[in-house]
Amino acid sequence: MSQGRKHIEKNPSAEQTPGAAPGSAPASAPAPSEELDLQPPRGTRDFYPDEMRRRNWLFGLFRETAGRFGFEEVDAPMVEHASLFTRKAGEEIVHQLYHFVLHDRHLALRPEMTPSLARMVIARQGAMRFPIRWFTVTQNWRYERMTRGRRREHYQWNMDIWGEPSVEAEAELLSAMFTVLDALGLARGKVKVRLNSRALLEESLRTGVLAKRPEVFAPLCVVIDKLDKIGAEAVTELLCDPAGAVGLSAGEAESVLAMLAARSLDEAARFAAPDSAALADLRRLYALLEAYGIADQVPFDASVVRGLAYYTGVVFEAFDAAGSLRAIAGGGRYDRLAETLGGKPVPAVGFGFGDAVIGELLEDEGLWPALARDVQDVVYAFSSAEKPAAIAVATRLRAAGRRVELALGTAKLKRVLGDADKAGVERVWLIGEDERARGVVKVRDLAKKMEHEEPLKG
RNA sequence: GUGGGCGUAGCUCAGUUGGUUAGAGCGCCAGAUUGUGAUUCUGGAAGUCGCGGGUUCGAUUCCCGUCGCCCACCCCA
Repeated sequence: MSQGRKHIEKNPSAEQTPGAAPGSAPASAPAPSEELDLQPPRGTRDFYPDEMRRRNWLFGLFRETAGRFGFEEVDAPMVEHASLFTRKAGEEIVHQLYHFVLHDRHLALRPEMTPSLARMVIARQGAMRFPIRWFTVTQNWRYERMTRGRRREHYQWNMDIWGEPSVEAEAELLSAMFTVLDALGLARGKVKVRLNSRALLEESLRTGVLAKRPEVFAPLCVVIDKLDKIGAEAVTELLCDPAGAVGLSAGEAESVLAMLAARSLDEAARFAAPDSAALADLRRLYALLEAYGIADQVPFDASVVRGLAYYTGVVFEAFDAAGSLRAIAGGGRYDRLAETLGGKPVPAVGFGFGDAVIGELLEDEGLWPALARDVQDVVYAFSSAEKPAAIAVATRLRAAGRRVELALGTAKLKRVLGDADKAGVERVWLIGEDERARGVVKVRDLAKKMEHEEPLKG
């Protein structure tokens, strides 16, 4: 939608300041000559009926699939205390937060759902029967530069399992993800999931830097996540920088980078201890994925670590095989998030699946279904004299659960029929002077092109 | 943030080497069809040529700025 900019001059006399409470936000009234920008703010979208039908269809698939896996839907406020997000991520992400101070509270629009879920779990930790399976479909916000498939607001389907330490949780989640991809019509192989475990790295450094400084693990992963973008030399430099957050020895950095090159479990095994728990977990996970029939869709890739600080174990990301888009979905295990936020430890794993990138992919692949208006019946009165009868018919049909459009005003029959045809309407109910006089309504079946009469009924 | 491309009707676009009333297809509206969907035909409405400024007798066209979109890079999931 390449729309030109459209402004209208604000009419000063029509200007209103809707109930701005005293002492509330900086709701300064615009100057009389200030222009009203009719475009949505950059990076945000309007959903017209066509787009809304697609969105509902996609979200319906998310919900349907989540339900089939026994997940329950939850929700949380879109506005949270900013500290919920700034705590773990630090200064950098503050600049990507939609945040503001209101009545001395520092608030933020959620950039992701996981911290809110953690907050909810912690609040009722004692009452929870673990494991719990929760899903959400929420709008998330992040103030950053736009590229294809990435905007400042997007909707994300989240699937999370709390309280299950074994990789059976990961396998179940990956199966749910592929169930959606299959349902979207994305042929096997079109989308793959790269998978790794941060625990492999963690183990290898446990007797090294992490022995004295376990807190460097998250920044280490954040640096490694940049491997594709800045290259091995730059990553090594960052890892070994004595003034940096990590401070590896040259030897440690070298062995870390060597590990990242592994593209199979057997390769990874060469770098892991013989009794590696992380490797055993991965082998178990792949055995489970085999049972789900998706193991071949989930290549192991030791360079995948993901950018979020809180991941601790298995991490994965879905991407289109052509590689033309950014990640479709991503997730991983975050066993220490709950305690980081002040709760008791609860193992957890989950993924987020955004609507933006998958939307682009469906567009590229021509996989969006044709979604017509969902109206079943149209009721039409030829003149105002028949309106009461038409209203009675429409009301009766609606009470019976039908989706009914009542022709309003003086729309021409030809036009109403044409629109009904395009909308996939099943039946049109016609009431004219003749029908009203005889106490009947003419029912036209649009598909069969047949008409019959039914009593108007008292 | 940097570089490049683009912005003309609701949509997809053409066009103007600066010159009277700016075009096409699709869509929309109306009629042919006095109570009935398709096709066809006929007619019609709709544009401050993204916005602002400059140059010029004259700008949609040239120049500058600005906003928006796309691509690449940067940054980041």
